[in-house]
Amino acid sequence: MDDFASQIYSQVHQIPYGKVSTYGDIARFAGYPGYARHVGRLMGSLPEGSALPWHRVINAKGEISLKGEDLVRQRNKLLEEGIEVSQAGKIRLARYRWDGR
DNA sequence: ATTATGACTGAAG
DNA sequence: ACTTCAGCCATAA
Repeated sequence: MDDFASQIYSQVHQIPYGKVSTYGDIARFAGYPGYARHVGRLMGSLPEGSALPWHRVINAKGEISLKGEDLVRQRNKLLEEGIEVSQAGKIRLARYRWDGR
């Protein structure tokens, strides 16, 4: 596994239960600013039963980037953690920040 | 080498 | 709040 992947995984793993973070923030705080798209690429190529909380990663607009059935799966995962998500996929009040912007 | 394509982003209108 | 658009960067064709 290359350095990039391990750094990203480690960062995603730090998102607390019941909270969410964004592709951009994760890339940034993992030491790879500008690699938001690659974070998404990694999440997409994750093994089936991965222990990584990939579902807690959303886009900067505060919504789920997946579509159709995939969106529904991620939405359900978040709902199970008590996070409010509209049917369209918008998350309310659960953003996690490493800094505090 | 060139083009197209993404689980992306931020600024602008 | 919504749409367009220019940056972004590895991968695949």
